[in-house]
Amino acid sequence: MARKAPLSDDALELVARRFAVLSEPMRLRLIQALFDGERSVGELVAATGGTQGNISRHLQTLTQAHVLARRKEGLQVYYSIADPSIFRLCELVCGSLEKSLTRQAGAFGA
Amino acid sequence: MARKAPLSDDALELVARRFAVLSEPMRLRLIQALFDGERSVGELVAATGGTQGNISRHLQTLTQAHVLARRKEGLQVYYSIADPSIFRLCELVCGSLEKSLTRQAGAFGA
DNA sequence: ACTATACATGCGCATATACGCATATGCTTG
DNA sequence: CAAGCATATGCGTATATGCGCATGTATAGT
Repeated sequence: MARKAPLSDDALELVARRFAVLSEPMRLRLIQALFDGERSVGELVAATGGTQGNISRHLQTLTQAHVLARRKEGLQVYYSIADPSIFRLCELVCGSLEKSLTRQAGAFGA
Repeated sequence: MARKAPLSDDALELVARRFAVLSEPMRLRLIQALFDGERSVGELVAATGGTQGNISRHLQTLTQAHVLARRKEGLQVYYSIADPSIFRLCELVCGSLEKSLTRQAGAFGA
């Protein structure tokens, strides 16, 4: 098939939803907190400073989007990053933003 | 500096906004239409099937986010992709989604 | 100067969603 | 079975934003 075939409406919707899931600071914070391994909800609440209910909801959103995986163990529920592409995504965006900000800063210095 | 230093609140906000800009199907459609070179607003309106006002607004959003660049030539305004990381971003998300969907489909077949 | 063309923008509405609060559910222990 | 802890969820509210519609602004041609 053609490498550059335009995406269908449904595909575009899916891609957009994917990006939307990553468009909340609190969810990015959660992802960041999971960068070096799985954590329980309680740990994530402590790490992010959010309320328990809100954190739980965000974790649900991320899990439904297959970004996170859920593992239940006794009373606790452990979440972890399920989609490794997340790492690259964050790297890319961070790199792009750094470049953008550096250039903005340079506009004053030069 | 540490490779894994957690991002500041401001940085997280910026990253989130970046993803948010990419979380609308119509904007993705515009980006897709610009994949092989710059186009005028009129061409983009025709290519996407959106209304002129709406398209213009989305183009503004994308330009303010430094995703697109704007070039005025006479009556027309030409937009083009300014941030090359967009290509990688879309590739990554599409690849991840394909994998996800394939696995879902496989869950029925197997 | 007037008109036409291409693009941008102000306004209002409808919808989506993040958050706080309270409460429900599930599991473990005594 | 009762009680307690960890997590999930229903509900209301405030805010954000995509869209349609109409209108404003800039540039080119006569």
